[in-house]
Amino acid sequence: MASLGELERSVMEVLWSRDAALTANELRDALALNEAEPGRAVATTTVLTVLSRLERKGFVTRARDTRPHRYRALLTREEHTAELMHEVLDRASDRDAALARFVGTVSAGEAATLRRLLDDLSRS
Amino acid sequence: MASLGELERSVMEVLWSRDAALTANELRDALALNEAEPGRAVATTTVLTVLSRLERKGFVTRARDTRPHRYRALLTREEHTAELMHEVLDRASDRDAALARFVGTVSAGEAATLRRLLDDLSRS
DNA sequence: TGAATGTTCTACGCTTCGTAGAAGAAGGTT
DNA sequence: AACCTTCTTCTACGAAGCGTAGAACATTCA
Repeated sequence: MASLGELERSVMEVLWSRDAALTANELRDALALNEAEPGRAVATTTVLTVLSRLERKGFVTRARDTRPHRYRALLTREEHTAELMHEVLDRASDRDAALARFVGTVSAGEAATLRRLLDDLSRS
Repeated sequence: MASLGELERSVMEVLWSRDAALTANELRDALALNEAEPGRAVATTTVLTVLSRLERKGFVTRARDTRPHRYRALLTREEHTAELMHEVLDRASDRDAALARFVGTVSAGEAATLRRLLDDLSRS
């Protein structure tokens, strides 16, 4: 599981929150707002380096035909989360036991959500 | 989420598979068998270094009273997996949507397992 | 008390990540 | 065409994490 650094994660968060293809400069500006110290922005080249790494890791694609290249996330945040959960589960030797632990520790509300989701699943 | 390196993970796997408190030397021997190149063992000090780091990260405890210190995992592998799944889920902004994605991509058998687990949960 | 065994300290090389300047490429302006 | 502006790639550095293990220190046993 290729994991993400702090800035890499922040970039993905922006790409996920705006569901759009953004340029490096747009990302730099968006990052500057969400920071603990707002206004202090990283350099555009920093964002571009991070984006290259995210591309290599398979988290983003870029449109190379437009001139300021535009980057977008390959998966939605939900897909990404679900995939991570599967990766975690795949590393367990006893998947059912791990699932049992997981289900045993979800909140009541989430248990209800899960029941509803599973009902929908079986009805289709 | 404090993540684990390759050797750190191997050590945890041994501690989880044997559900016991092991010494550094026992771990070294167990690791030597499970390796891609069996027989080539790491040094005991290497194992001890890794165990110290795992202790600092909160994955193992050691009994300091026995002389060859004995190490054991703090959580079972299933508890660990469940905790990781929760951590992943906690990072999602929309937990229900992420759960939906997850449930939508489990196998039929796992869906059945989940249903059974949730039934047991509500019956108690 | 000395030998054997076990633990901690120190350290090095490799990789990842945040960071960004320098250099190169592409396009518009005169 | 020559130039300026904007954008991208290349190169690089420092910090941190990890595998690795020797050197030095501690403990136990004969």
